[in-house]
Amino acid sequence: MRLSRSLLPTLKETPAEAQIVSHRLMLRAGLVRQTASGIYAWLPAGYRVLDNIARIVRAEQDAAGAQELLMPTIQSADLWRESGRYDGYGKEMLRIQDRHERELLYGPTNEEMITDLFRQSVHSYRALPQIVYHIQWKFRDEVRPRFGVMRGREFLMKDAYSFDIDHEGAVVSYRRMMLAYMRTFQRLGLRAIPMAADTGPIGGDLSHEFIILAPTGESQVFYDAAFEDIDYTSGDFDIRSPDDLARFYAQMTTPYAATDEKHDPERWAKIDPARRREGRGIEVGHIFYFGTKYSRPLNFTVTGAGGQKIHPEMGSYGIGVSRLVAAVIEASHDAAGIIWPDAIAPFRAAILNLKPGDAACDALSETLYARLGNDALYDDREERAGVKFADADLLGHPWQIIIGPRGAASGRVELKRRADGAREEVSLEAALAKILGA
RNA sequence: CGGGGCGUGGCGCAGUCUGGUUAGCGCGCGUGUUUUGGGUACACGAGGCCGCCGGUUCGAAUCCGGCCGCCCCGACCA
Repeated sequence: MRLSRSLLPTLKETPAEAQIVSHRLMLRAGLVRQTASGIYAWLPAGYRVLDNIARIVRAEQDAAGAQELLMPTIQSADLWRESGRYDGYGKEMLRIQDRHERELLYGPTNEEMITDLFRQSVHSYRALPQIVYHIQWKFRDEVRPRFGVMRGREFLMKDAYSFDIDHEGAVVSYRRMMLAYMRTFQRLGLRAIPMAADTGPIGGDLSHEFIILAPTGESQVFYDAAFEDIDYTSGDFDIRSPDDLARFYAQMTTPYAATDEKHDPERWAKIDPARRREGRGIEVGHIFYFGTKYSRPLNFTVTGAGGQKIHPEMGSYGIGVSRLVAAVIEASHDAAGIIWPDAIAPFRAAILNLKPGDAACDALSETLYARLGNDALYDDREERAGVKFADADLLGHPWQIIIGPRGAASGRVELKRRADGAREEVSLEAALAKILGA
């Protein structure tokens, strides 16, 4: 994108409503704008990040064998009456009426709907197991939205649903999703810790939440360094192998990990002090196994091998995609602005033309822009160098290619790495190699 | 939902208590000069039914009533 023609409204001052650092930076960097309490528009740069995160989430879901589909945001109240949750869910659910006064709702989650879809079409044990997912906007009418997209009312969520013939199968699905989650978070550049959790309104008896570490996180977390020693993306665990998943699951659930509410100082004290890790965390995912909680009331059965009717065992698995944008910023920023991990940055590099109008600067900048294309944000504005530096730092591009009249005359540019501030003067080709190779 | 607060050019704010010139300031925006590697400086300029509706008054951003929106603390939550 050419910055001079972009909807990328950076702010020098922080809007009064923003309290936490991710909210402030998202507004200042022109990523989002609030349109109503807890509801945000995603501007081009913010939407790129959202989309990059969704792409990684999608890739890992696909790799785990989950099928992507897309369910509607508006649901009929009837289905929720069948499961008994229509009244149970409370004021958090946004209820609406159409012109015929039929009762509808903006979905906060999709267990009922996916179960309905399965009961319409899946009738034999031979069609199971299956896992399906979608990445879709949800609405929960929070009493008090706050912290920007961290706790908005409308949010983008990846939710997956597993259907198995029996408990053993459901456990394998559960572990499979857990591994997919650890891989996803690692690819996003985050350290995530799975922690045993309460099941809340989704229900069920087995649940983990995924906490990512960020200095400004909402809760205190304690965990064993064992979690840091594992490379989840390595070939160490075959996500298709139940045995590998069992081994993986043991590694996830044996070492100590707890949020402050569940912290057990006695157990904690027994851990080798060198292996104790403590920090702040933000919940970015939650997985549940809940058996037949929905298949029974919605009367979803398949025929088993012996001709008997079986209520499939289900689980559901959520990742807060829009929340992750804020969570990553909480985990990765400094006084000047955001520091995007390479994998999700809105632009891989910013091209800072310090002197538009200077023939050498323009030529170098245009060449770089042509080579990097959509991966680059070309700052071609007639602005002071300082303004461009400040905006580039704020936006947090992993790389900045700084083109000034001094170096440009001899075909050299300065390459700056946002994460550590390292700079070097290199040729255009060397800069490209470094950026594209990273 | 309980408690508190705020709504004044795009953003951040002053003015409101103690009604009364043309409603200010900083940033941003436009033009010009300047500057030319870390939010430069100067000049000129554009931009506001002071959240909305009603009331009191000779006169309302300012007082009164109602409504709407937003934020903060608490309880609740991906």
